Amino acid sequence: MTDSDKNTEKTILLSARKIFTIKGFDGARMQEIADDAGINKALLHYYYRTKDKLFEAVFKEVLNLIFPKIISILQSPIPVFEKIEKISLTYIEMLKQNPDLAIFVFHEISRNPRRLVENFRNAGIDFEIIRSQISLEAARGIIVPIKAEHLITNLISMCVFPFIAKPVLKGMMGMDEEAFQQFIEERKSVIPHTLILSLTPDK
Amino acid sequence: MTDSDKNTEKTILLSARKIFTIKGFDGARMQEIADDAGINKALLHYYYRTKDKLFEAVFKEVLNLIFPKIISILQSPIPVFEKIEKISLTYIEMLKQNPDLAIFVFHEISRNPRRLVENFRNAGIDFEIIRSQISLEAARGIIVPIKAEHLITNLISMCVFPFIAKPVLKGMMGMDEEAFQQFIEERKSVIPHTLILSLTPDK
DNA sequence: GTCTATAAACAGATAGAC
DNA sequence: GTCTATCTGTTTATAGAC
Repeated sequence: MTDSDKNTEKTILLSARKIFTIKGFDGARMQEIADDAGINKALLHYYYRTKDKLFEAVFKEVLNLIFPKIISILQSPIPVFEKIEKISLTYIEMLKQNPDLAIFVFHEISRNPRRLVENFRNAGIDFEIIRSQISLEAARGIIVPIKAEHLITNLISMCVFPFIAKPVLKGMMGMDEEAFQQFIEERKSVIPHTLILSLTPDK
Repeated sequence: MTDSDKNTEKTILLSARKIFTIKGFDGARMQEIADDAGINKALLHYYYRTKDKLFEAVFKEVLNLIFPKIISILQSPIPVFEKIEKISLTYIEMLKQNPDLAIFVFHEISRNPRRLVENFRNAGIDFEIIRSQISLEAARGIIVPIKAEHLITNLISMCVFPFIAKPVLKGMMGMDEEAFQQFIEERKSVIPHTLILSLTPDK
């Protein structure tokens, strides 16, 4: 495989990711991806055979950008409050860099849930670790009792949803693009603040 | 317009909504909608001219199912804590009845943000009302100070996101369908509980 | 108002030259 | 490895009979 091959292949994948994440699988056109990559449509098929296989390549890449990081933080041996802060920070920053990823991933998964299992073997998160940590800290009076499922869902919801609902939020709250970016930046501290307040026992 | 006309038109809209919400605009096929409605494909065009216009009819209907209710609660003259409880309850219940609506609406809006403005004139929520209520209650020491934008975003995020991420959450937390329904039911009280804890001043 | 048949445009995929 | 040209199946939309 020559250098040029590698570059073309990489260029295609980059353009494919761009188009797929914006338009979705059904809305994306091979022609548009080729145009964006500055090459011919036939080359896409030369490198990736079918639209499906090209999509799978993109999707696998995206899944591995989104999930492993958060899973590793969730399972790391640090206090719950620190996990909340760390996840808010890294997740929001990642989505700031890739604002279209969230809606894309969840749309495609809901269109075909099998994609999740087929493209993401490392889904092997041991949620029991989180459960026991949270009940342990609750037993010690460090945090208020709460089901791990709800706490984690609350956390991820508040981080991810604003990117999914961006146009609605902007419209509803009268924000321009700059105000929205500022709003997102604020959430890095607002989310931990909110959750930690809700978890702190009365003194 | 005869009774039969009205019924056919309504049947088409019902099937269109079903197919569009599951597959999205790009993934939906006029043939599939016709099959679901038990009629011929040509009839779709007789009643709605184009796929686009049929979609607009569906989308307008869905937007008016999703937004007006929450907006009216947001603007109603009740205390913040009551608003939080009422919105959690009604929104989660509505999404339980229509679990595919959330991902559908946000996907289509993000594909084409113009759809939001064009199909939803009543978007005229006066967010200033919420802002002033929240700063008023904060000034009176009823709640802890927080920007209205963040509080409302937190609330809606926690209500809506679980439906968008359903397959991921089920996989991650090892829930079957029944457990997930139970989980959703619990959120009707978990969300208000979480937010109210975070908003209650120290005593 | 409802159907069958078909037009017209499109999109994914391949053949074959260079 | 990259291109042009083309095939094949699909999909929206319309024509026209009943």
